[in-house]
Amino acid sequence: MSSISTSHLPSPFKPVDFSAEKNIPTSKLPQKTVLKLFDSKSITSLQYLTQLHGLVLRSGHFQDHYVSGALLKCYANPHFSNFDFALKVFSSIPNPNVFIWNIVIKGCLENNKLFKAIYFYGRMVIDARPNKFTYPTLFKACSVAQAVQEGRQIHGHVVKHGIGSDVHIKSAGIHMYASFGRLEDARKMFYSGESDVVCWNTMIDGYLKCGVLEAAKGLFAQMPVKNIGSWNVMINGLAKGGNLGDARKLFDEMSERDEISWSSMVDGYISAGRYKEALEIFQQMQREETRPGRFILSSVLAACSNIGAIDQGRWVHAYLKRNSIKLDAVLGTALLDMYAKCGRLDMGWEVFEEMKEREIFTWNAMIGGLAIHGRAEDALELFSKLQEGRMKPNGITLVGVLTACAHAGFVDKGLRIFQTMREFYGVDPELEHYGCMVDLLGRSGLFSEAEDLINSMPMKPNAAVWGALLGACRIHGNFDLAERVGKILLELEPQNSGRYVLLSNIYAKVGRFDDVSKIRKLMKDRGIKTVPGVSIVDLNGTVHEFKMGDGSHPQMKEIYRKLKIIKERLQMAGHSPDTSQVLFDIDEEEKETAVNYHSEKLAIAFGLINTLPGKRIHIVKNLRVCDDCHSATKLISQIFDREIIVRDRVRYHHFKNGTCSCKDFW
DNA sequence: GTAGGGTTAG
Repeated sequence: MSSISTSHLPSPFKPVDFSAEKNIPTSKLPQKTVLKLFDSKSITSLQYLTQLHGLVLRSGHFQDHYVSGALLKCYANPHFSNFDFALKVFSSIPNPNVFIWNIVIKGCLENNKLFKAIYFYGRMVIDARPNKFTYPTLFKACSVAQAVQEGRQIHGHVVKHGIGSDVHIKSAGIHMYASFGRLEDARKMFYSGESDVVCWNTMIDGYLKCGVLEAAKGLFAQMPVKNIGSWNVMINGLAKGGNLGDARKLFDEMSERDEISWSSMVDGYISAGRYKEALEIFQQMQREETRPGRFILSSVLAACSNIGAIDQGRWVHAYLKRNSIKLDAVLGTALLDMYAKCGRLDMGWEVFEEMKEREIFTWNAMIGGLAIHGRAEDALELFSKLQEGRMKPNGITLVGVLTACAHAGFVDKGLRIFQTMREFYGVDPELEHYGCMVDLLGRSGLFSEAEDLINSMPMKPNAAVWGALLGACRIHGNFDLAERVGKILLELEPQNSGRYVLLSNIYAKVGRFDDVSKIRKLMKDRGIKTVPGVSIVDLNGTVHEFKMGDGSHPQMKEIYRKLKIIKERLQMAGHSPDTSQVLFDIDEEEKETAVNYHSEKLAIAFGLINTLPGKRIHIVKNLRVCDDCHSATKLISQIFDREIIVRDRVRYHHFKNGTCSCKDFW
């Protein structure tokens, strides 16, 4: 056995004698054989790598830069999150050559140690000569770190070394300057010497990211050679910049599309809030038999979450299983979030339990899911479980936990967490956390405490914070405060129709109809249009959208017939329409008609017609539930013996046997 | 005899 010490290796270290089977003493293994061990992709566990390390030391080939380089590269793999150890290995390599330096600099970049990459470059130039492989990595590091000074200096070195014409270095440089917003420097680089198609793509991408549309379009038109990436850069940049029409036009013109082309369109629609179109284009993708991969699938799941398209989401889940696509942290989180946001907390939980890789955002999605379903105890329990592990909660975790407390009325618990979050979790309370607390205190009727908190905030309270207080005023009928807060809100957000509606509803509730008309006039003068209520039902993968007064659905006649029956049954059960939340001062009968045809009721009627008895009906709304719809839906769940799950803009309502999971507290 | 750039990402 070799006598080389292994005491610096991470424990548990149990050397394995790789030569045993072949009866070759480790110390006699040829260098090629040792190198081959690094060839395979089978180095997936740190333990195995550690064993290989031992073998390398015992074989005496550690001095060989090919071997130590291969070893270093493995340790530097961010997958092992063991980069500090990689650096130790690096420091034990005598006289590192340019390959070793390049590996360590690249390792820094991949492990997000950006300034370390620049630092090592500084050390490197003292005793090894950088080559053309060194610079793209460095430019990338400067770009991510937004290290403008360093980037320019390194660019200077490139020019001095006379390798500025290398297209790989050039494209990375263009990308870096564009990411600094220094389009002039990027352009200079682009126009010096030859550019290949990737340099063109990078320059176009830079223009798009900096919002210089015309220049991007001009270059694209001028390109001597285009590849699929050129089209994708344009489509993605246009779609991200909100120019979906232009993006779509190019997309339709493309002769060949890859997953990135489809994904760019899907993401473009999602970021514009056009979820239905996102799903439609995804369906078109399947018709054209392009196989979706994990990137686009997670986007599709996000779209499903937003509009509650549970059948589509389930389809994705089945697809993942069918194609044995592994649930990594990102995809798994998207899936569990979809289930939670589509009302199937049970399925979301199942996914969460199944997941092998969980990141903090995975826990956040699960805690947040429990919170919006009103399952505060479970959310808090999961929060304690999270802390038992090594995972550290972040600001978003605390938002989930405080939301859970707010929806369940856990005042003391919420206050305690809020007051100790800096000390215990190292998270400074931000606007969102104050918003949660105002919500929590307000919902529990603690108005002066809520106001004190707002006055004590270290930052300026935003509309969300005041909005939480106004919402609480509605619940508790605190009209004096409502009026005051409402006025602040109308000033803060003069374009947000929801604020006008809420204030007007509060006036209507106390019968101050002259104030209701004042608000109405104010809206008219300011040109504010109310956001129409939209309810969505996903039926076997097709998304059905309902709006009041929109007769475009092919089954509208049937739906109206069903609504009539529902209305009669509701009356028999003693329900009288609550019209206090109708914004306009029309007469009572018209108001009644208005609430009877709220989008939510249309969606319920549609669901009752098209699903088998006993099947749950899932509805997603863009606004909050109105009082009348809430009490009507409770009764409908009893009369028709159906579970109805409604997601409103903020939380969930599970209607079952005449009651709602929110306990009429929303 | 090792290696490198641009476009998708919750």
